[in-house]
Amino acid sequence: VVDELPRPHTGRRRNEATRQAILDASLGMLLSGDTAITMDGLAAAARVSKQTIYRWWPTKAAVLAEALTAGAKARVPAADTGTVLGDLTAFLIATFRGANDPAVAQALRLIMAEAQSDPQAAEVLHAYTAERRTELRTILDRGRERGQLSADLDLDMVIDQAFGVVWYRLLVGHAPLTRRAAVALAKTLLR
Amino acid sequence: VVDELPRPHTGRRRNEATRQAILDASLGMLLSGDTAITMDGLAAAARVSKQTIYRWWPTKAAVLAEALTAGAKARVPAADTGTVLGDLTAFLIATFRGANDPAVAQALRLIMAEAQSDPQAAEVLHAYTAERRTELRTILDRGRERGQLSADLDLDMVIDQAFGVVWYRLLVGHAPLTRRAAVALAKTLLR
Amino acid sequence: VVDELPRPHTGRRRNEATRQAILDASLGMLLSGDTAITMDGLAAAARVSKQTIYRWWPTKAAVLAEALTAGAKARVPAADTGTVLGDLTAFLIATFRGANDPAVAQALRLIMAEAQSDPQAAEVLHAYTAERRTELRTILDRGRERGQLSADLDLDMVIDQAFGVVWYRLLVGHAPLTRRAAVALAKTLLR
Amino acid sequence: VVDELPRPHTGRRRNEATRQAILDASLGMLLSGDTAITMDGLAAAARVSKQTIYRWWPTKAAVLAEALTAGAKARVPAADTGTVLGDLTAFLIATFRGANDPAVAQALRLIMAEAQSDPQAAEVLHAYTAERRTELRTILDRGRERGQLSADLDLDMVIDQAFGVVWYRLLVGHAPLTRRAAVALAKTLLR
DNA sequence: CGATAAGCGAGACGGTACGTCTCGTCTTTGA
DNA sequence: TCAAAGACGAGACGTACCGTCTCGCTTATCG
Repeated sequence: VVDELPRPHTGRRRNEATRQAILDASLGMLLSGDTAITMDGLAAAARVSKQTIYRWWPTKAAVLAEALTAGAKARVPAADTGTVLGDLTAFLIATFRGANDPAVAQALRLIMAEAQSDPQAAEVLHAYTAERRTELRTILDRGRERGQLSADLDLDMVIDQAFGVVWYRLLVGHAPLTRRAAVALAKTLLR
Repeated sequence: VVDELPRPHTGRRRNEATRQAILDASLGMLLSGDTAITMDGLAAAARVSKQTIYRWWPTKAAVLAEALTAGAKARVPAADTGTVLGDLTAFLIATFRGANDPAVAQALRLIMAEAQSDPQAAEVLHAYTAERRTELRTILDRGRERGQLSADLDLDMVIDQAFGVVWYRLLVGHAPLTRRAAVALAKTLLR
Repeated sequence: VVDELPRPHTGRRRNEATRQAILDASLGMLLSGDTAITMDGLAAAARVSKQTIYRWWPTKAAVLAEALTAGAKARVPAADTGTVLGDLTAFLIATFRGANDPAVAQALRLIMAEAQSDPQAAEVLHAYTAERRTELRTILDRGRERGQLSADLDLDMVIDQAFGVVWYRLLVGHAPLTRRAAVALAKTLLR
Repeated sequence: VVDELPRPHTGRRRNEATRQAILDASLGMLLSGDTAITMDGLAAAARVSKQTIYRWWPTKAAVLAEALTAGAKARVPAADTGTVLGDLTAFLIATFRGANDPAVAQALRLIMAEAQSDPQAAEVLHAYTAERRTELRTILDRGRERGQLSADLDLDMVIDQAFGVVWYRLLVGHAPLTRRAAVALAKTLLR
């Protein structure tokens, strides 16, 4: 009996330009601050049929999430100033500045909102936050190695406090994410 | 000169029983864990016309928020244990426990999500968070009066850190809101 | 001690001014050509409460109908020119002219439309048309007495034809209700 | 030179079965004598979404009108009896019988009522009446060619009288549309 | 080279919820 | 007792998106 290997592929290939057009349009709408992003609107903006979107992504949130994370890469590079406080301060300043960009803020808010009801968006949010946590963790670990942090400090809690403040202010909007605030937060965290 | 006082009120008064029925039904649906709460469903459950809901609340989120906060009153009583650390720990334990209730968690997440796109939901969220902040502020102020807090401590930043952690964990879900975590957070904050 | 005369009436009397205000407002809205006349709007326009309207009329159509017929009285006086043809022609000219007034036309159309679904409006329409038919009948009867009409002429059918043309043109709007048309119709009817 | 003809059509075609289902359901509800035909009810009865109805018809009346006229085709075939009086009598008898069917009567009344406030319904009514008028006109023209009608007879006025009587009786309901009445009307018209 | 297998744009479709509108009734207070 | 003000239940309205489903065309790969 001969192995019935399925053909590796037949038919037309996926159009990469179309894929990009969809992601670009998504990011554009995300950044434009439109609160109501609809699939019809997205399809129209990308000059693509809805079916083409649904062929490759299962959910609206999935598209938006991919668009967001693809565009958000390496926005906050990890510096090395020699001291934890310096590194943390730099990290927070950069983070605050990023979150201060209206477009980014809008996008982050939207993805957070979607994640509350859409599991796939939640997954993307998870991946994003995990990556950011790892970055901050690296800074703190380096400080600990250098003996610049007291041994009993709960680093995970510090990380939660740092990002907690960012998200809390971003989502509630009761206080701005200024440079001064970043400096103060860093100081408070390592007090 | 005669004061032309307008009549204080005419016409049928708002039916308090109806108001309660709506809030009760809201809370019930919230607690039942239904992700999809519809206005038609809510109206039916409360045996009320949709218009009556919309007469008094601008948004679905507003109803749910009021239902939630009305039900959440006195869930976190401000204790007075004699020390700031004690008070703060008690406050955070109570807060974490509240947010751990699946129903409350669900509701808070929903309102936060809505607030990102609905200004009126945002207002409700604002009111809610402001009230919670004030409560925590009271505890910290008392500690400062007693000389239990260093003078240079930025109390607003401490508050942001506290609630930041709660919301961050609630929304992202990367870590649980355990009693142990509440104790650790309190300790870290007042270090 | 004062004479205890039995009260001739208890309670506040019906306010005739209010009644008039309602009818006036109704007529006003009717004539203004507003297609959408609402009870709330009518009450507001008459500076009256809705309940007051419903206290005296059972239906929206009933109010409008009364407003209309009250205002339409004696629009077409029956002339006596000596010949049936003369009388009929005068009657039709007057009728056509009345129906040509945009306000009256609008009101008649509205009441006819309402009467198709509202029994009370239908009743009013009946009363109105019956009265108009009687008027025309009087003219024709007079002609017959004078021997100006052939004996076999079906007067009811003639009346139906006369008003039929008026309503048909009014409602469908395919042809105008000109003076010339009135003359032609009279001539055709008595041919 | 290359003609850049646009594609004649793209996308899924209109589902004829759906169209029929809607018209059938409309006619069904019309014939059932329900006074209150709702779009929700119609959509449910046709097992169709409301949006699909609104995609193709602008108004409830438009749907009902099309349902009616589609079903009313060839209800009154133009006969040729040899004489105008014969043809006209046959035509009127058929017309009266049609308008006597409670379902048809109901539908006609509804459309006439709608047409008074809805321009699109008015358009439908226009088309319907124009077509009927043309049919009757054909009969009369044939009679004139045959020399069976006096030269000075205003045919348009005769047509208005004929349909005027039908509509007037249909809408006001003061007299029935009997066969006897049809015969009498024909005789009166051609006297 | 023709058959077969996708990819794709256009757009119709069933479904669900939305928030608004109007109706006719009910309730409260002041005159 | 009447009237103004206005809350209320009921239920239809027309709209907005969702995610799916044709339809006809356009590439690609394979036999």
